[in-house]
Amino acid sequence: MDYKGYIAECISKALNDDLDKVLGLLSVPPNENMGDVAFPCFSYAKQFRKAPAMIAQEVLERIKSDSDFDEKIIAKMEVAGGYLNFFLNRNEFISSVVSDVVEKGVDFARSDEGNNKKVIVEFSSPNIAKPFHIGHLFSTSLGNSIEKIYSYLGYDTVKINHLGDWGTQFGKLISAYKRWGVDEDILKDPINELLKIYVKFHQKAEENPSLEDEARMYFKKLEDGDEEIVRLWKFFVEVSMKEFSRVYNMLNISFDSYAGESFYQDKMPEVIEMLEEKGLLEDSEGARVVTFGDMPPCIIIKKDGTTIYATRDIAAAIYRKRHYDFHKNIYVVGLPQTLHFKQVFGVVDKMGFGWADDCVHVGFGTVRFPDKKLSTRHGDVVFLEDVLNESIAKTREIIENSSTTKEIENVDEVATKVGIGAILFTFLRNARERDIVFTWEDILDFEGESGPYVQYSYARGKSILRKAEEQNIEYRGAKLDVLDSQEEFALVKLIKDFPEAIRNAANKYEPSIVTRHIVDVAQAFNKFYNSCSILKAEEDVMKARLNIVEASCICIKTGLNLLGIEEVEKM
RNA sequence: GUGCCUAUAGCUCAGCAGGAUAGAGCAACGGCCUUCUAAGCCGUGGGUCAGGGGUUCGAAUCCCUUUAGGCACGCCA
Repeated sequence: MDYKGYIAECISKALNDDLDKVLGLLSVPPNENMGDVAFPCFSYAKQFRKAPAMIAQEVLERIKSDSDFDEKIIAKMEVAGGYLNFFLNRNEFISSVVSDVVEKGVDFARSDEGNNKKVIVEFSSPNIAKPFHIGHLFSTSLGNSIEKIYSYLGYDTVKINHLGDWGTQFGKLISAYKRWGVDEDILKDPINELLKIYVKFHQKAEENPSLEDEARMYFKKLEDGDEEIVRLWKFFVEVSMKEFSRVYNMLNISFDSYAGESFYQDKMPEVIEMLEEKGLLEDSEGARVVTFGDMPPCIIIKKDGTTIYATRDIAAAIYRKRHYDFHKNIYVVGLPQTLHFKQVFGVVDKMGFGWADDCVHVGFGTVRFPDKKLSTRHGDVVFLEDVLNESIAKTREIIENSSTTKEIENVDEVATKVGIGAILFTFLRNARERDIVFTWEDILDFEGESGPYVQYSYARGKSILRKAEEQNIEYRGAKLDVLDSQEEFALVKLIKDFPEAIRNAANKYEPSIVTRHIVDVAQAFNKFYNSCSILKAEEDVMKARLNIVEASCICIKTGLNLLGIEEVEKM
């Protein structure tokens, strides 16, 4: 049942005004005892030359006298100031929402509005031969969640890990390797050892800038396919991927494609040719660029003849359009690259590809330390794997010290799911464009608006449902219209609103909207849990409440899963 | 210098296609475990929504401006 829609219909009939316009005006009163849905009449004052309150009163009367008016849906209407407030019939509302959710399960908010249209999500994209650090979790968690949200809404999604496996940095790495690399050490601890020589390169290059030229020379060799250099490059890629997949396994994240930058190596000449043909390339200080009227030029070929990341991104976009024929091509990449993507999409647009408008850069903030910025080049890194392990360890400790935790058969599994969920949750809680200041204290805070809080609410609910099952209580299909308390109503309203939150999150590429919503649901659930006894209630009420518990669990689980977080049955 | 972003409680943040008394969490203080998991719940205190103009019946929300931060602005990605 679409309650808002029904109310809008009543009003639009009474006012003889456009349904969508009325729907857009509907809001929620600031206070529960003022009603559930509010219709502000101010905007009609001029048109009708009447005071808003008077208009509200007239609308109220017309709706009431309409023969179609259904008192089973709207229990009461009230004029308050210039608002017409609607009170829903709680029994009816709770009953219909809860039975629907329980019947459909985790698919209750699913939709097919995506119509199987192809949506590409490029995310994570770590750099080969560099550590997978805490900063990478932003793109990784966001992209993973965005993909799940779109998939849930019926889109056909493709997850692409655009590996940073090409570029001048490899020239630097190879130069460093040739100078200081020791195979034995590298094989023992690849990423750390490669990082060490990479850092050393930057230190030495500060004193001796000619090292940069050497690095460029090696990258040129790599692009030209020099056998020895390519072999080295392959070695770096191989050892890095092994490390990365360990982290992806912990996070339970997978990809449909690992086509990174190197994949587009042989696809660039054609792009350059196309650009040349369309007369878009200009000479500028020895380089070949595409210029714009309203932003800085985009370099396509550097003066040493090699390509640059913009060239690869353009080639990648064209390849993806051909290969996937996407409806939408999403890049989950940090905010500092905003201009870069504007330029890349701008070039694609200039090439005459209308689908440039279907490419979207989803930016996000920076993970910072309280004092400084995270910088791989200086070697101050917090490894993601360390953070995850620390969080798991802390979770285990809490489980062991808890007086209320039930006996858990699979402590490791629970600690892993809760510990990792806590970290993911932290990254998906706030608007993505905000920076995250990393402190161990904050990231391991498991109280309040946190992943464990939400998982805990779920586990509490499931605990009750288990008990009901053990006692052979058959609550499914029970009469539900016996409930109308404030706590129950508030909780069910939030569950009812969940699908809209998901749609909202998709439109804004903002998983935090889902995160916030399930925190609200969990809060409402805990209030309900604390104020209404369930298994000890009178039979009708008990059975009805068990249905609310199940609906709450379904909603919370669905939300967590859309964030890439797993629920636990006990904790 | 040019462009983009941000500024809301002591701290971290919601709210921002304008709407009624600006909300959470953390921290502080005071309560609640003989009853379904206290990783919980209830309560108290805490605000010049950065400053100033404007639009509007109505502004944290829209426009202008000042200030303070951040980021980006060609051969890294």
